[in-house]
Amino acid sequence: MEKEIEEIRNLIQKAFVGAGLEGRGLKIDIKKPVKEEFGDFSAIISGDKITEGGMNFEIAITKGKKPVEKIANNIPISEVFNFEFKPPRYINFFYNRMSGNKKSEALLENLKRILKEKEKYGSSKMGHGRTVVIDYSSPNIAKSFGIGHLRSTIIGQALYNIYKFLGYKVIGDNHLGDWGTQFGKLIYQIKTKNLNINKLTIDELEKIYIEFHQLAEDNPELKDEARKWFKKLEDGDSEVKKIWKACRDLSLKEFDRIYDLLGIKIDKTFGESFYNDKMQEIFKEMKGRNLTRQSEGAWIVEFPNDDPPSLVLVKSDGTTTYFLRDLATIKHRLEEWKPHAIIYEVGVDQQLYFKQLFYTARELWPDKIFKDEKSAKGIDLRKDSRVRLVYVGHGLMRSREGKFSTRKGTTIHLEDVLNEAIEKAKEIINASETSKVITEEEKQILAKQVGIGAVKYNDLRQHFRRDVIFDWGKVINLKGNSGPYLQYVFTRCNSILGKARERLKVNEKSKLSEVEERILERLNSFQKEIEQKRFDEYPEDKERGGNTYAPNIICNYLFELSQEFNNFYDKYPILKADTKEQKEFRLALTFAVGQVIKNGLTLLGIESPERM
RNA sequence: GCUCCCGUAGCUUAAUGGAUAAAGUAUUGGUCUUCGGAACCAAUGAUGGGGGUUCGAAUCCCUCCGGGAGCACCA
Repeated sequence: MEKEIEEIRNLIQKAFVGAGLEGRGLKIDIKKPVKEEFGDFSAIISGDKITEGGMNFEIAITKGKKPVEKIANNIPISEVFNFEFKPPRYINFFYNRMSGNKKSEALLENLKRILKEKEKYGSSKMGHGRTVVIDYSSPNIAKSFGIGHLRSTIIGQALYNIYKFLGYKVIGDNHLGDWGTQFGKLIYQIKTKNLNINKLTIDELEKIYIEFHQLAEDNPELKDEARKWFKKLEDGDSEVKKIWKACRDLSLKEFDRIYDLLGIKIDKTFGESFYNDKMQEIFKEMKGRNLTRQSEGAWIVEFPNDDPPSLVLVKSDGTTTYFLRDLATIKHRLEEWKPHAIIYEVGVDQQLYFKQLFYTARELWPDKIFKDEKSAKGIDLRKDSRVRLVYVGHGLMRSREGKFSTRKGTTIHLEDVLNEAIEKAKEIINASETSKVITEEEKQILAKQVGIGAVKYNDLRQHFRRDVIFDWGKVINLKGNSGPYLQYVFTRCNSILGKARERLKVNEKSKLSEVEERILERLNSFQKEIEQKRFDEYPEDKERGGNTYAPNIICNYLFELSQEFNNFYDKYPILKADTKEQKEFRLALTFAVGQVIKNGLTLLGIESPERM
């Protein structure tokens, strides 16, 4: 593909010379056209405004002088391509008859590659082993795992899988919210209610947490009480610490159950509390560099022109904030892993905060952290040792009424959603033929794979930046553009291959039908789809390079591939193909489609059941 | 009040500044003595309003309207 584009570029460059247009700063843009009738490759010629002497390219076009035609007329004869001038500025390239075979040869070559590389097909070395830390999931403890944390968890996990596939060394860090004034609130409640910490449940913790906020509405002084208890915790009061630890242990047990349901395992779970003894050092550094000053008793950080607005670093009672803890976290990650980038997969509601955090970190360690994307122009980031801080703010999961809030008790428990999805999957399985040949246990596993897959896919297929309005009917969608649709195609491929006796073989002389060719082409672009704009080899020169951290590209790709295969499946017999060659080829194609779907689903963190 | 994000078909979404805006769902009609019907084919239907930049705008800029989020001792 790259070769062909280079070839076409060369042809056009030569034509520039022939047409006397060389050195005019004309731009050649070569891409796959939107429609087949426009050829295999398509070049758009556009020109800068050059007024001195001779012809201004753009004006010439509008005046109907057809400079592109002149260029087209000067394109040298090529062994590989025919071309066609398409007014006013397109030149479309077609593989000529001889190289038409060349094209299918290349596609068949790639098919062989899939057969050979299998689960490695599509992976690359683009990361060169550089380290990327991904901060994701990060729920707050002492609350149930809410629907609001679903997005961070599965988008984060998908990014984790993708970067690993691309040859990066990836470290996932679950930055638990397990420290802070919120514990003061809980401890206050536990103390005044005299609850037995050994018999607490998550539901109870959540209940008293909500209750605290209700009480505090009428009695604001309760917040001071909470802060006092948190201060005791930070000062190392052993009894308070015991309560805190009980809450934390209880939460982790609860979370493990959810992560198990989701099939997710995050490398590290340091959590905020881990940095408790590392904060004074950062505070000192901040003071030493004059980045913080005292205001109304608290230590704050201010920003130029008050944009973003200032932020509290250390509270007036001497306790720390998440701000200081996050700075400590950055330092720890830098020292521990020397990463190329730290990616924060967190909701957009924290956008302003991350602006403040990143700005401060850059001021504090200017030689260790990359300043910003704009200053990165022209720098080869692969050779730059400074770390890049990246904030991937995803849109919020909310109800029609607004944001879900634990404090107000309006959240939906993720576990309920997952169980509901599994139930629904089970209903469909029970109604199917498959249910007659599998055990009850297999049914349960399958229902889990399908139900959870549906929930994950439903979230991942949407662009991360958009808000998602929670709807019971939609999160557990099992039809159309859905997780189960893709899983279904995989099982179908699997089933056909199971019935075939032939060995997989790619026959060079196979004559390809249109659908087959389309499928082969799509299979061929799998790696490109994954790599496409996928990271930061070079900084974006546009302000919003929105697709860089978007797994939905992969969802689209897999869905389109599946549709094409279903279409093919419906039209052409595979096991009962006319000739042996045809059968062999179609079986190989079936295998390849199944394999690529499986590879893609794996990247998304979705399982591919053998049958369903 | 200030700042940021989002507005595409009834609903949910897609589209590196490039050709006739692409799907799912819903609705309507069709496909099965055939490898798995959680399927396939077809019809209907859309860029919030107004300016601007550009040869060319869903995409970039301005403005208005609508929705969401954030703005000092929560995280």
